[in-house]
Amino acid sequence: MLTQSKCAEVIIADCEDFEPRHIFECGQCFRFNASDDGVYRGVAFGRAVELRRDDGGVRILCEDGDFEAVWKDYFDLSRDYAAARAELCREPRLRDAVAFGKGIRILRQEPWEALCSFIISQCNNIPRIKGIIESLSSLCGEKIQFNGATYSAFPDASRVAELSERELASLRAGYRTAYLSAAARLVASGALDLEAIRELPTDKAKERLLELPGVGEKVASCVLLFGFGKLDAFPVDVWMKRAITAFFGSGFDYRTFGSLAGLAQQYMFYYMRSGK
DNA sequence: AAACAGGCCTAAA
DNA sequence: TTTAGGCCTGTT
Repeated sequence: MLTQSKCAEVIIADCEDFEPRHIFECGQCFRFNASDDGVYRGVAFGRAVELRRDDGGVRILCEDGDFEAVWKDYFDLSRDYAAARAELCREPRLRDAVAFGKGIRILRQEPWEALCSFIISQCNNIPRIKGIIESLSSLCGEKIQFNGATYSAFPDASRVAELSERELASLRAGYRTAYLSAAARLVASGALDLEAIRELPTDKAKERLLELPGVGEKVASCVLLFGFGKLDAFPVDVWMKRAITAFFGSGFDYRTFGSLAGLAQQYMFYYMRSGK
């Protein structure tokens, strides 16, 4: 009944700048989790993947063909993170954070999923954010079988737009539900064209996102950075306010980091969250 | 029990 | 332009 498709395994041998734990625990995404044996499993673009570390590097297990089609871009493998770190470390006050987070990569997530995820994230904690996103996915996302496990893809806007009041209420997302529903209807109707926003310069793209109910500066910046790969975006939440004060004091301007500002932000955020 | 959690919105100065 | 309070819900 179930057709067994071929798996492919790609090994990242030079993994100084590819550390699954940092990539998935640094707060940029919500749908990857580690099992007891340290293997990370997750879904993106309707595809499942497993990542495990061993002596030889990081092994990426996926469907045959998906590495080239999906994961190579998703993991931002064409960017030189060693060079990016070196550039950011020209600022001495950033060096500890960059050293701590070495191995982070900014995932190129789907804009629609990023939009929903960060709408849900507002005034919420990570376990609950993950729970709500998982509920939504299992409620109406496509089921995926991969290597003996079942996953649910993140649902399209049209699927979310079709959910009833009762189904939406089951997510337990509180006041964020109305924002989610409004975004789904706007995207499903075509009134909001996310792929068109991708083509805009960062400031214009942000203006469009800010028109959405429940999307302010912080959520919009997260969507720009994690959903559109615009690394000049710089999300500032309560943790980043603390980090900016701790590392730089007053007079800080993220634009000094130019086209790597978003990456600098992620190193700072992750370091601050770690409590060091 | 009350405060808080990876904001945003509205009303009021 | 900045500030205060309210908002769903779950956890401590």
